[in-house]
Amino acid sequence: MANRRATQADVAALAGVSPTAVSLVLAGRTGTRLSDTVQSRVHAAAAELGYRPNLTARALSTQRSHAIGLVSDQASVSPEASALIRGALRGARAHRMTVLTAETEGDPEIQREATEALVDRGVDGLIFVASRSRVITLPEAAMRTRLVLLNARIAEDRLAVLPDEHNGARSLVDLLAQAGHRDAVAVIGAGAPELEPDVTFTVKRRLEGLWEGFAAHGITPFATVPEAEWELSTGYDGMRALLARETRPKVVICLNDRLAFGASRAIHDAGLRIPEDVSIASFDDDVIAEYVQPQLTTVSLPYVRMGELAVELLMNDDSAPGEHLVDMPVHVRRSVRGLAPTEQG
Amino acid sequence: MANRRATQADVAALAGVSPTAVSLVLAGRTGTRLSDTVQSRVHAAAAELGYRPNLTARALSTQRSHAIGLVSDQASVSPEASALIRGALRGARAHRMTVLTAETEGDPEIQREATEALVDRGVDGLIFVASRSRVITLPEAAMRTRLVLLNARIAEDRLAVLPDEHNGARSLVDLLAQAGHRDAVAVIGAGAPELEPDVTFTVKRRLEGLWEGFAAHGITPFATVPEAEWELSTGYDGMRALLARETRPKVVICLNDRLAFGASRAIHDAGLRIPEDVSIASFDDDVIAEYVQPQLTTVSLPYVRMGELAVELLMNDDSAPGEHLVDMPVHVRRSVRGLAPTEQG
DNA sequence: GTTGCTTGCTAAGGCGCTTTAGCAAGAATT
DNA sequence: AATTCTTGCTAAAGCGCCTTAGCAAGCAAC
Repeated sequence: MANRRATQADVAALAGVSPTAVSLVLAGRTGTRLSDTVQSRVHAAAAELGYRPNLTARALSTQRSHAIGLVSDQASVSPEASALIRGALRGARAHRMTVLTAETEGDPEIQREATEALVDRGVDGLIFVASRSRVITLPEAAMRTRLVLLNARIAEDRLAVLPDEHNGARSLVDLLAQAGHRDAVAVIGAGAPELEPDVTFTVKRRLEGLWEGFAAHGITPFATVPEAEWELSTGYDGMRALLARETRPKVVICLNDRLAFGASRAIHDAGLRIPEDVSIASFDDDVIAEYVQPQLTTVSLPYVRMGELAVELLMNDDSAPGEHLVDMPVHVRRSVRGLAPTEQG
Repeated sequence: MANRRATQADVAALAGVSPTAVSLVLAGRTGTRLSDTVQSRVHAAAAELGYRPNLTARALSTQRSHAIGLVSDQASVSPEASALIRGALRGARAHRMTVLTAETEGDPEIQREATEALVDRGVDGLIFVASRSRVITLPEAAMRTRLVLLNARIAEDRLAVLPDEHNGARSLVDLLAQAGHRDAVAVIGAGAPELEPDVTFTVKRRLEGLWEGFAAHGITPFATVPEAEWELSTGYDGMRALLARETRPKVVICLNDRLAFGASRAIHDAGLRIPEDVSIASFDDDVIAEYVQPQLTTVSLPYVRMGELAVELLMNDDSAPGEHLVDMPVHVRRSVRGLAPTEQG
């Protein structure tokens, strides 16, 4: 029952033509002068045998695998980054590419092995994805290959897909200003960009966008509470510290959703209401943004789109080199007073 | 600079031996009577040229790709299921296998195409992963191939990896009983197994394990609140309903963490404390189990291990067919009175 | 001194596909 | 009637590897 897959030779034999003819016809080549008779005989035979091409053989022959390698650090651990992968898979499907996946779990040695294995398999290109936007280093084998960095940068000037943090942050401030929030604005997570030298380049851009917006709208950020770890507890503590001040903040921008989640709880515990007493907005559009009441207004990280774009850049031979930034749309939900939600809250 | 990769022929030329010799030596074949001289010349030449085998050619020649195809429904969407994939990737690495990934987004047509593409690439086996344990259907192309179902079953009796829901549930009840909780026990999410005909087979087993435990310990589940959708709000409402009863439940078993999350909030809102007033335990060990205060005692779904096992079964020619169940360990955290947490809470 | 075994290595075919060059027969040209 | 063009198709080589069969030389045996 488990009889051999039919090959082109089998089709040729059944159709009574040469293997060459089969190849030509099934490839849909134009300009070959094969008669209609032959064409239809080939198609019929192929259908009868359930012929499917052997992609390995084709790859060997054409030197193109129609496959791309995806090397992630620990992307499938974090929900955010699995969105990157989902986007890449979607993009790959659109380009009829197969994706070979490897996960390094952060180990450079594993990364090297995985990269080499993928290159040895003849992938047409590589995508390196980082779960947090980082400057990463790549194994040497990667550098000889067409590659795209997804949510990451390397020292060299290679194709990279990154979120447009600057404009995302800026447009959040614009929205807040437009809703009338121009004073008593606080930031939890970091201070002005010039005060934060040690921050990753993406966070830096996020801060620059915010402070550019503040400047443009004459906003003096009321109080900032820099915290190292962006976790629930720091958000909670940060918010409590803010609430203990003389003037209570009316808008709090948290640098990520976890901070906002903690801050929300602190606001709630203080007997205050969101957004009536305090408005809150944040970054990332993490799933937990929907677990808070009311749901968070947050600047979303467009991971899926980024993943798709990575594949597009990889496939397009004349992609402009360097960074490609993807819009970070503001998801307006109910946590900001004066803004009409764009989705059901 | 981007000069051709060295082939065995190049190595042979440099070493002054035949390509056959190179193949034999580099394959580490024993029993070939090649002299030490030849062996070392080959190794030296290979090293000098940085020779790496072309895996596509090898696959074509040996009819083994050393690759497995992973078809997920929407696994990389859900954090739980991305753990399945992580496990599979880990297992694949251990077996020096490459993983070709495809995502169907639930569309049977995409599933068929993806499966065929993977088979056309000559994968040595297929893993189908479902984000919720389900009975799934597979495209015909899959059935001719060696395959493992990960977190899923099909009608036919094929290799399948599933969580051991029955024993997981049973051991939770055992633990609760051991901690002295034998009355005022409530369940949120579903009723006794015989009352729930429409539930998926995994949930069925979970219920059977629970009720078996109840019977063994003489526990009469105090009240059950069946709800269709296992969401926060239903957990919240369910708990409120329970709290409105005459006798207040002392232990609540939620059938998943989201329910527990909602229930926790209801308990908190009612001015009660966990675990002093009400103990709570649930299933899944979702990330949100750590977002609740106190952190949830929950029966964990061993996704990573399941993923690893799937690869092991696939690679092992004489795996016993049928279902392979993986233990569901109870993660004891602080939400149950009388149980010492096994991890920091 | 033919036969036979061992040792050390290579020739060559095959995996299934693509692609280039080219063959044979008829049609068009001179 | 010989030459050149088309037309319609196929032979054959090549992608890079693995593997089987077998060759040549040296040695042992009869």
